[in-house]
Amino acid sequence: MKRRNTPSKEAVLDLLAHTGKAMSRDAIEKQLEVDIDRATIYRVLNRFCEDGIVHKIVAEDGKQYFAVCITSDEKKIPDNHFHFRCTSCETIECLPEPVHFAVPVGYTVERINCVLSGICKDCS
Amino acid sequence: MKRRNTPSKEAVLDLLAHTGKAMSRDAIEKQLEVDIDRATIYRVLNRFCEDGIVHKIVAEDGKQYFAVCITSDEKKIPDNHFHFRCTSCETIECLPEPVHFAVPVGYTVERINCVLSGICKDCS
DNA sequence: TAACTTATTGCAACTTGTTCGCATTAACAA
DNA sequence: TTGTTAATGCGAACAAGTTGCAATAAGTTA
Ligand SMILES: [Mn+2]
Ligand SMILES: [Mn+2]
Ligand SMILES: [Zn+2]
Ligand SMILES: [Zn+2]
Repeated sequence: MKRRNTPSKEAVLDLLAHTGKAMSRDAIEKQLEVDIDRATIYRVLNRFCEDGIVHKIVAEDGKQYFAVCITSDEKKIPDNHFHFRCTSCETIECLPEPVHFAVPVGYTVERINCVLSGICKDCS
Repeated sequence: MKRRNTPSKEAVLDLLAHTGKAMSRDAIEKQLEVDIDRATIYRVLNRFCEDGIVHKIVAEDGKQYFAVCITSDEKKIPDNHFHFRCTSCETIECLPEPVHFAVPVGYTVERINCVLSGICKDCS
């Protein structure tokens, strides 16, 4: 199951990397100049997730948002980080704020999904 | 718009209070001995949320879960708390763990939705 | 108690987000 | 250039949640 390079993959990843924010399939499809099928976009994104290139966030609107994983030392987003969803401009961004938590004994945490929502600085 | 007491409301609230966990409409409908319509359950739950009796959590499965708000001093669940979703028994519970966070200047947080997922102590 | 107002319910239709099946296309290795 | 099969497009399917509307019933008033 070796991955192949395609225009669709490149276009989606370029867009995600360029905006630097988490985007929904909807937003991605709208912002892309090329026409890519709904199902294809989801498949591309899910493959990116499997490969650890992007990560998925589920917001309180129940929708999935995808953002590239930043590993470079410059921007430095911790592994477990909060996300901020602006209810005004409908964007989601990864915050540099790490999530600290403790769980009762016997519990094992495998994944986290933390979203703060409100108004971002551009909208306030 | 004064609220009225109905068997449906009572049944749903009883169930939620009794289990003490966050439940989806699906789970609520299954566990109820009485038959209540899907739409009615959602309307009942959303009214409870408006009234501050229960709160809603959206998990990474994109589904809504509802749990009674615990205000009593005994159990004492903080306002902003983490939730734990066991991917094995498919339950969600409110953790007594408060969520601490900081956002960049200019950002205003209005709501939070934090879900940790993994294996609970009963399933491990 | 009986009459009345209107919150609540059930049902069906609808919306939206996501996935799936399948035939077709195109990466890329041989 | 050929062959293998990952990736795509399209439509259908699926799931969660909402909405419109007529029928029901809670609770108020007389
Ligand atoms: Mn992120
Ligand atoms: Mn809770
Ligand atoms: Zn904003
Ligand atoms: Zn469990």
